[in-house]
Amino acid sequence: MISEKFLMGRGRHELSNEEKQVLEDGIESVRQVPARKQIVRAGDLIETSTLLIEGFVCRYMDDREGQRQLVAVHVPGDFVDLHAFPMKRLDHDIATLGPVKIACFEHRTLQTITERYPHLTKKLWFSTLLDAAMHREWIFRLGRLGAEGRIAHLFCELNARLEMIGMAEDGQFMLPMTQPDLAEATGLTGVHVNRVLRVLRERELLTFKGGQVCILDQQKLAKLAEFEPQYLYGTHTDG
Amino acid sequence: MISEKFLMGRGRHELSNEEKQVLEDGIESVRQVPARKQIVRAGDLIETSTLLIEGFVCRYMDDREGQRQLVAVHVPGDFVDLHAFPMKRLDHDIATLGPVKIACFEHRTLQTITERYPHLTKKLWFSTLLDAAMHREWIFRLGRLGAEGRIAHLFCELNARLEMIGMAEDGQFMLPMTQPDLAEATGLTGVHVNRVLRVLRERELLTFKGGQVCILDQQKLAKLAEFEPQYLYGTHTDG
DNA sequence: CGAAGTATTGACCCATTTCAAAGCATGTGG
DNA sequence: CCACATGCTTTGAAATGGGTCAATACTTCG
Repeated sequence: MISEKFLMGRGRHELSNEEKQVLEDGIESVRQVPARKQIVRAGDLIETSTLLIEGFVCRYMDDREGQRQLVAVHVPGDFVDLHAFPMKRLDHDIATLGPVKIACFEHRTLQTITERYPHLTKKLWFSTLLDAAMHREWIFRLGRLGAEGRIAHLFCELNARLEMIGMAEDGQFMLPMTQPDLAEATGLTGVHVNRVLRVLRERELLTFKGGQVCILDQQKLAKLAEFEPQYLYGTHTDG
Repeated sequence: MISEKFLMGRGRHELSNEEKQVLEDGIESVRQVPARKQIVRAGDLIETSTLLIEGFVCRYMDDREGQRQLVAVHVPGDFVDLHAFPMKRLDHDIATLGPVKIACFEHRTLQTITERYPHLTKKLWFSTLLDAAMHREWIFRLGRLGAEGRIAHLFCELNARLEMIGMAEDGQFMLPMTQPDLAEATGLTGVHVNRVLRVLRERELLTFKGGQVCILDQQKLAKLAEFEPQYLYGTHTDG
């Protein structure tokens, strides 16, 4: 069951069986998309939203010279562009990192859900707010941390999120990003990311090679990153 | 009518008269709060959410040494911590900048609204997504712009938002922030903010003195900031 | 084997920070 | 009405983190 993934591991807000079924019935199609492919363009009027089932996608904005700034990285179970449902257009682009599998939901289906299932609607809403909480953490990372802290913070976040869904264990996980990608996420240059990774490796905190991340000392890394993971566990309750 | 302010000027999503009335009836209390006072602390369990009626508030996170990073500035008509309704706790602090007037809504009232008025619920949801869109713009600002661009971008955003609600005209508006506050918003030091402001003044783009902002050349400032205001006008439609 | 993307390293440069001091308002109590 | 404290703004000089440019290796993969 595909809809099962939605919100899996996030807080303790798994869906009820009925809600899973409602969502499952709303799936309009399931698609595979290859790596490094844009799936939504900023400004497009869109009629469907995308639940990520397998793989990684990112959201980003371009500056005047075409340089990207990543604003989010999504992992399986994330409803990538659900916010496009109330907003209708996106202010940014979305692209796959590695190859992915996604489920598409038409907005009129979602509209029906909001009219009939306020409880499920609140969970959909909640999931968009988790994204906003991550945005805030990214603002903090860029505004207050130096290069080492930023890289460390990003890896801490991804590790925590992937652990929740069983895709990381013991600080180890696969991540289809290159060093330039990390630079786009952290507001650094590719060259400097390389140097920072070397330092982190030499300090035996972390290795990153060919998409394989090994966090060697989670405590020290979290300290360097000033990482506090509560924001990932929204404490939604159902009033 | 207090609820009238909510979403005023944002896109064209003003509320219907019925919706305004529903919201108006939901107001539990109206309070005045003096300048520079914390109104919500990170991690607190909260039962009410706050609509800003007059004045400015900011949201921020502290780093290990207690330095703040602002993650949002709110203007009248913003539902400051509506996201606390689905989330129950905040991951950050909220404080007033100048003195403010706020309206408080109990979460059980909002809960009733979500059960009876899906249409209004979607607008509430939408307003939290506008905040998320602003977060993304802040990520872009910090990740891709230099000091001048960041300051310019922040002023462009505030100018645009205040114009929508009739609090800015001709690039002029009051803003109860100090230079250190600007530093906390832009990830710079107070000293450097001062130097950047001097440069912007010398280039006749902008003056900022004692809380009074005068944007002298909106075009040039927007260009320097790589500012594109579409994100402020969510294009919500009602499916 | 060659091509293209990815990773690595060095040298130099510049934006921003840091540290330090002084100048200005504003408000309070004597 | 003055004295003093407090917080904001301004400026200078020195230190530094990260950027830029340029060259070289390492991997896949066709």
